[in-house]
Amino acid sequence: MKRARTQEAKDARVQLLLDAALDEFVERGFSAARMDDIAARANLSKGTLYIYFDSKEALFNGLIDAVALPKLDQIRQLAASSSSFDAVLTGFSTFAQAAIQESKLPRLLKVLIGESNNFPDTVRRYRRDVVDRVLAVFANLLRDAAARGEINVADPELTARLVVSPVIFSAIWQIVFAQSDEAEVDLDALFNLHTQILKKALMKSE
Amino acid sequence: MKRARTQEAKDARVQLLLDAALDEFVERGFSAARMDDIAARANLSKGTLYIYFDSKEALFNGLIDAVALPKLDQIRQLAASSSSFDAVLTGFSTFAQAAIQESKLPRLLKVLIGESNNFPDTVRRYRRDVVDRVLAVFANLLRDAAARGEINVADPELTARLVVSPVIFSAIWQIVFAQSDEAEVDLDALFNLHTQILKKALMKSE
DNA sequence: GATATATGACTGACCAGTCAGATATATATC
DNA sequence: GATATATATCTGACTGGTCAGTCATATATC
Repeated sequence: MKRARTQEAKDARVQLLLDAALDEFVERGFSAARMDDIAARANLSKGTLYIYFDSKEALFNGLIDAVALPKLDQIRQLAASSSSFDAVLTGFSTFAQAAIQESKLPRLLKVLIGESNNFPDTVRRYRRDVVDRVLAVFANLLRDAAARGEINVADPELTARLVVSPVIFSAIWQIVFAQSDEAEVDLDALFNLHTQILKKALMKSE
Repeated sequence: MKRARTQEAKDARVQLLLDAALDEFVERGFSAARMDDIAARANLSKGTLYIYFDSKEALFNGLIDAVALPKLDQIRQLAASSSSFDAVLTGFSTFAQAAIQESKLPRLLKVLIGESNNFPDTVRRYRRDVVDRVLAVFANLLRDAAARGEINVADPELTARLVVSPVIFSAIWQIVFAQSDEAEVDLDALFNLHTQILKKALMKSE
């Protein structure tokens, strides 16, 4: 194997190994995934894998940082760039669809769910650093829209959960059922209907 | 250990072992769960466990039949016994809350998600026998209510998914985040808000 | 004492993590 | 630009531990 001598090349190795690890974790589950297989999938040996990551658990934590945290930024940008509640919902719909199709996030979610009891600290950190913040962004959007008089929202926090629910449901559906299966869902139609229902229920001007 | 000589006593053993297996699968994940621990949790030895279940996988399949299928019946009864759309939503709300609190179903869901790639046949069967049917029940309820002129529903199948989404979201939240944590959610308030939004968006007489 | 049931030591396979040696590449020297 | 040297990087056989599944033996119950 060619050697990674520059920092750039090393970063590329890390990325390669993370991708391979996600694939194997999703395919076999965290415990059942073999370090040999992860290394082989990245065209490296197990020894090399251990140069870049101290343990299997380190790989798992690395994945969360590499996959989930960037999404948080995207959501914040979305929130900042949108003006009206209507615009936010539309932006949200396309963003959610893209995130699910791209599939890295749903796949990581799957592994996280499966291993949640084995890594309580990681899970707590993930909730605080990613999930809670995403929910907070939506809650604030709802609050702002309510302050502008666009919509009626009694409880922004709970409403934010309801807004996000179909995305989580679809993400899980995609990973668990829609794999090489006839169980495809029309995500575009689903999210359109969802935003339509939300608008009808929340917006003041019918 | 006392011997199980009657059929009844044997059924009790099976139930005991299934409960123990679910606990261990949830706690450690399917691959990492040890047959020794499952047996010990049921106050039996590993050898005895193998009298009742041929393999670890058999335990997993047994769990799905024992936990998920009964819920399907409950949902059908709920559907049959309710008259108006309004009544259905209320019944659904309490039922969903109970199912999540009781926690067997969410816990099984967690294991199923984590192992979905390892047991594609089981997952497909589960989807067809349980999930698709639950969605069908709701889709039919929506269709019926629309036929009675109570609500407007363009696409009952997709709408059914949206109705169910917060339940799945909450089930996963409960299992992944709300374990001995400060991340409690007020399920009652959440489902009330959900049904309220649905009513406002779908029902004809405002 | 006959029989169905329960036990747990044992086996064979598997795998995370280690480390001594192998090799690619940069640099120095001619 | 050829050759030698240094070293950072890579490798995979090995170790120690784990665990699913088996089965000869033990024992509860009739």
